[in-house]
Amino acid sequence: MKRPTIADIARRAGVSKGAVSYALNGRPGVSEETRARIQAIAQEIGWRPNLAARLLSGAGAGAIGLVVCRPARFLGVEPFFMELISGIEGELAARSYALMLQVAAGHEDEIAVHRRWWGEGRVDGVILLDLHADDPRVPVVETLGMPAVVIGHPSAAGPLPAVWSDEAAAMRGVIEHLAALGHRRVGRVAGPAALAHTAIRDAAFEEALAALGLEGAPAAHTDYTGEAGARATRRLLSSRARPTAIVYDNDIMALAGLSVAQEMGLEVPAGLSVVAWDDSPLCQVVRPPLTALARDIPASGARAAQLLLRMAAGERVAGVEDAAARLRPRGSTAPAP
Amino acid sequence: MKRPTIADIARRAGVSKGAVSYALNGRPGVSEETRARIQAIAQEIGWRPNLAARLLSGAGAGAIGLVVCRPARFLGVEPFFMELISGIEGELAARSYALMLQVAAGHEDEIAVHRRWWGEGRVDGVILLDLHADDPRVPVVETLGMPAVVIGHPSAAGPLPAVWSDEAAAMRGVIEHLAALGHRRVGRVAGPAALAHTAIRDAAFEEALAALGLEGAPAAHTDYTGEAGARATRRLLSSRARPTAIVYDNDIMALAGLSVAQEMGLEVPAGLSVVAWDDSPLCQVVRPPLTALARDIPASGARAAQLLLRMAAGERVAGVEDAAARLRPRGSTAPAP
DNA sequence: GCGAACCGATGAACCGGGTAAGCACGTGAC
DNA sequence: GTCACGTGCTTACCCGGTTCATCGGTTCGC
Repeated sequence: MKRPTIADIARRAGVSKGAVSYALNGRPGVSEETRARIQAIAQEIGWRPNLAARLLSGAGAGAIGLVVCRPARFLGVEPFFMELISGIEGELAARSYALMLQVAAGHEDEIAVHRRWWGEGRVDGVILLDLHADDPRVPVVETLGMPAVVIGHPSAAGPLPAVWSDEAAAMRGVIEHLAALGHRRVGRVAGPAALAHTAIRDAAFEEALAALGLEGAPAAHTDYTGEAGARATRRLLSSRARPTAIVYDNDIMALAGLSVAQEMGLEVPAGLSVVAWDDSPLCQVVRPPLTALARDIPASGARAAQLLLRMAAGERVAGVEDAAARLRPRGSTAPAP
Repeated sequence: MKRPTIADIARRAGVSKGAVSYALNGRPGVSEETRARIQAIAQEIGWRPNLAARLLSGAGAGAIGLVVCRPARFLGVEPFFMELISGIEGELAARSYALMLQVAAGHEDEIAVHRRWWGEGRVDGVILLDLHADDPRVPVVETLGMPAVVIGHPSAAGPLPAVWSDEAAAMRGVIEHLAALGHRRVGRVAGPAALAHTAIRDAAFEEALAALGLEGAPAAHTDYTGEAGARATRRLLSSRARPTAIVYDNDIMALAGLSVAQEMGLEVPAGLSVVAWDDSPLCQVVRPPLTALARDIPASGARAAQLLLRMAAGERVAGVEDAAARLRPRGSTAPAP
């Protein structure tokens, strides 16, 4: 019932604790014969190194942390997180690392979690998401000396390595796609204005419109929920300068927009084209299927985990640029009416 | 830079390590005056108890584990997990407990994770999801002596406490709702047949149909993906005895079914009524909004976490029955054509 | 006035591994 | 024969917090 320890193994093998430790860690100091015998016993009684003991004598925590800082209600609908997590896991599982997850209500809470995790030695490092401009988390992890990797544009990451993709290029691609279809007036329903990547997309949106001589209302900022997306869409579609295409910052809002348009008697794509950011299975399930920007979110997660583990091992790492999101044209975009 | 320890505090306060330990844990053995002084110093130098050390001297791991055992690709679209996690977190955060999350590919992998977590002392217990009939995980955690709580019907949980809701009653409610609308032939697109709760819903479905004298094809089993849901729907709708209503085991499949019906020229709800299990924000965003079974998933998660923590504390706990899912009639169900 | 009880605090052992230092023994070189 | 050097293993201490036995000193009861 009680978990076996190296002392148990030592007793059964008739050697000392030290010898067992050497044997099980593949270090020199024991004969191959003894090593094999010790390993066999460890195997037999189902021994696992006690993490706490190992940690206490200087090893890492064997875990990395991820704090998700969005209101709980919206988490479920956002496939992003689970995809990211599964990507991170893929990298961790291979090394028997674990993932600590915490949902926080705000930045202060999140910072408190980081302090606690690091102070308690619970994690070897963290992955930071959804950075703001001048994000307070960056200086905090910096002063804590805690390894951290940012998922998002390096401009907000300060000295921390970032895993990012060129969202401006992706946005340009979307606008070019719409312009090629003859759209002259494009709307945008964005995420929270405070997020760094929202600002980047906003700027890229304006620039791309200007470069191609298109018109567009300034981005409507939302909290990523379908409800907010619906509201913003309603406002856009009932404005005097009604757009013929709308770009959404996530798929749930795009879907809500789709419904609102149909409700208002606008056929999609005949009367309105819709583009979603992040291509989840959702996009292919609805009618018409949503034109979407596909990026490999699990891959980003995996890459971030990889960087973080190397960083935690003391290596000095640089950020990585992932492939930009690719536009997947589907039935929700068509020539302008 | 180095993390302060109680020895540092002891030195600065001019007392022994033991006194510091008593003072900081609110245990008797020091005067209030000394306690205050020690606490002030701890506060000042930013001391946090090192988890490993605490763990090593007998305390719990301060974390519970959750292994999610569905293919990574499908995780994202299933709002269930994130809602569950946020509910669990709510309970844990208050007690400064942490959640260890791992995505596993199959039961063997999941069992390996449990063995490792328990062997390493990483978790104080686990929450088990998606039980099968004769689930191999139950005897494993049983022999490990690891506290565990099952989310799902007690019939599959063996001796483990379960957090569950009466899915049979919920299913009856759905069928009664449809029967009242005049539907005589009802289809069902279910989750994987191996899952215990799928079997329970299947049985309840058949029984309710029989009780009300309705017809129905046997449940079509899927992997919960939109794609599979679409396929199953197509088959149901092109069968000779086409149903006038279909009950889906999750919302993404219901949504896929909606699209398929429209594709085949069937208006929802005029030509086909659709009911989704689990009422995510998705259901309210689509047109027509989906009639759905709403259950409080975060609450279940919170309850499970609560039970598990009490169990880990050595208490003997019994399972809890949550409120049954409530049917939220919306635009996707209407009188039979 | 003496023992009992109690308070506040100490020192040391302990948890389960890691690891530096040391030791016995065998081997080879000179 | 002895000195140097490996090899294979043991001993002992470290990590940081918890806990128990103990102890000096004060207070209380009789």
